[in-house]
Amino acid sequence: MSSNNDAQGEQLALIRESVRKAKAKAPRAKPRTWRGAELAGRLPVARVLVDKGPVHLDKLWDYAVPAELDEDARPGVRVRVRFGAGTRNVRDGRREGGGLLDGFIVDRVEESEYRGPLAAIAQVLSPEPVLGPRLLSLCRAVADRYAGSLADVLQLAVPPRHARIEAEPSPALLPPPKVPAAGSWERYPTGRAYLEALARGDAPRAVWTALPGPHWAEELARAAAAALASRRGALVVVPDGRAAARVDAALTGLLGEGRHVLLTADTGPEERYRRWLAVSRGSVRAVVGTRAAMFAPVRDLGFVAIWDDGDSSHSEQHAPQPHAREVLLLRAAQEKAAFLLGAFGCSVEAAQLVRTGWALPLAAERERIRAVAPLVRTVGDGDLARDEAARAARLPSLAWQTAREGLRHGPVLVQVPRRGYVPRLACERCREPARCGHCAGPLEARDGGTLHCGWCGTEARDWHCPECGGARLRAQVVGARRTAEELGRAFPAVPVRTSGRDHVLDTVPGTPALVVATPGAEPVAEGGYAAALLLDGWALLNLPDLRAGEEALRRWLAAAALVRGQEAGGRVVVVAEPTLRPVQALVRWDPAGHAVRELAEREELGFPPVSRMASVSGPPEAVAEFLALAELPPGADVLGPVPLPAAVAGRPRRPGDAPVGERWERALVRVRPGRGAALAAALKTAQAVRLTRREGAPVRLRMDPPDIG
DNA sequence: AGCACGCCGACT
DNA sequence: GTCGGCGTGCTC
Repeated sequence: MSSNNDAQGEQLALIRESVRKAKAKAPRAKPRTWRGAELAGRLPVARVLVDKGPVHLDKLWDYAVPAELDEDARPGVRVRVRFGAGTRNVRDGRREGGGLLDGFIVDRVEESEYRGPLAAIAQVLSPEPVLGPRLLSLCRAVADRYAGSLADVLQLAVPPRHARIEAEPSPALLPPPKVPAAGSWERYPTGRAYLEALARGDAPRAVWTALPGPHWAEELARAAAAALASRRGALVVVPDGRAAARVDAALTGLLGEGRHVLLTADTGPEERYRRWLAVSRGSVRAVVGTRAAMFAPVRDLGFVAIWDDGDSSHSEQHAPQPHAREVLLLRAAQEKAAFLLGAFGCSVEAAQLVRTGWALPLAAERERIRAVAPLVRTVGDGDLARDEAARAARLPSLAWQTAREGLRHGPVLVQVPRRGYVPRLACERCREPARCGHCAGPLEARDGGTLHCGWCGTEARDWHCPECGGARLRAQVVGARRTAEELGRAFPAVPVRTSGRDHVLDTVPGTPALVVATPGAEPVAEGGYAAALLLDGWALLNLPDLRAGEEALRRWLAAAALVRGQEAGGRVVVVAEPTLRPVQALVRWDPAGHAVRELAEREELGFPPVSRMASVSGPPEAVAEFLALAELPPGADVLGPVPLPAAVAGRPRRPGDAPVGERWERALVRVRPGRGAALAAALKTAQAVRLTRREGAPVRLRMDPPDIG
């Protein structure tokens, strides 16, 4: 009988086990290392996180601490340990073979749970405790949140070592600064109260819709300074080096030198490590930097802030691709710190933080917004059709007039689309994006001319627009770059400056000039631009992305925020349909309202961030096997898999793309709100099982995939 | 990942 | 008897 067989099998297993135990000698409470080398008297067991190497299942390994390493082998230090099934000489427990791997001591304990002889720590690489308990638990939370391995996250969080820098002493900690004045925070009804709460040592959480203009950097600096004044630390994460330099300058103006550091990519590795160590050692308590700074081990963290969370550079490029906003949210929760998310726009995630009550909105009153924001006017299709001049010159009359008038008073910004975007299919008549009838994913044209859903792959035959009944689709591309050049020729007396991907200008003088820039590369003009022309409306709105509207609005607001207020004559012209929601939000300067409506719609359609999504990509068999194996949380929705676009010429390579020449598929898994953690855990488990069993090719996992059409 | 172990068939 | 295939499991 099968039960009999089972019993026999168990018995055999027991016998095998007891034989093995006999061979390995009886379990011992205290570790005994090879040749009875002397062990540390107290806490002779080190719990080690092995950093690189094979599929460690995110577990800790116990090692013996030799007496001579007792002093240095403190929690948090980097060590080298022998790891791997080497040749074991059972008689005296000596081990040979097995590779030396890097790791971190996480803890020192009296006894090991491990029933067997412990190997000894081979070397303490440095006595510097670089992985403290706070940083470790943050990294663990990030790994869990993103279905990634702890080792991957540690690689993002702990910079590589430079022995020479460690030998230098860090500067002495300066006394906390005085509580800063509220300054331009007074422009917000609750601004002063927010600052006072920080200075008092409270942990206020806010989503801040910043007024247009240059004050935001100063305001971030004041908030950080208020946290420092409460004897706590502060961390400010911004999207790029230019923004970081502005906050850095504001902090220096407020606090002088020595109370904060700037951590950005363009600091060399050694200087960067010097600054990181100063933070880790607690001699500097404030950090401003780009996304890698999100892990900076600030002591007694009292305040975290992120500027412009909608900017895609807040997404880490390396596995498991955590987003700075999410990491700072975890930090604020774990370390009970204040939280400030600021932007000219408002991401849907930010709106959700307000909706759930986790953060309070911090915004100016309507009247003040109207005063400091430029006057925004639109040019839609109807206007263009009626506009003879526009058809001839491919630029609407209103834009000409606005540029001409603006150039009499100062510089004029022209925002043009960047090359390399793929427009999304939309109804030709009403421009409603074409969506799948089954799962509401975006429709895409395949080579054969058929229409398919980009999420679930269902073919859409006989498509009709649900809004207006139209049956024709369009994916138009406008040549606005050329238009900008033409504009330059039309004003020969005026200098033309360009700022784009490879050549980004930081500032331009306040004298008349045409400044042509791609989104995100707009220079700041001294005294503000007199006017701005936003020529990329259609192109931005038709990016094949769920966030196209939000993203278009974000970029328009970022450009328009550099323009003088309407009371000072500031004017903006946007070439886009005035009936579209993001366009209306720009005209009314109401980003928060836009985000709230967008959030409601996402909720209705079951889109992220209201639902949570993950993508699973890899060779078709691997994706199928993975999905069959994974024990997804109840109610999980699997969309697809669909073929992934191979890396092709003409489109910039994206991180999610299949390797060249390989045919990959991608499935999306969607769960209800609140099930994100369970989804991540299920995916991580399935991945671990497949990797240890070596079942087929591994799949690539991505939580919150950014490019879901 | 390596590297052992172990349980099978084919050989000097 | 002994050598060696690779399937399974462990690495402190």
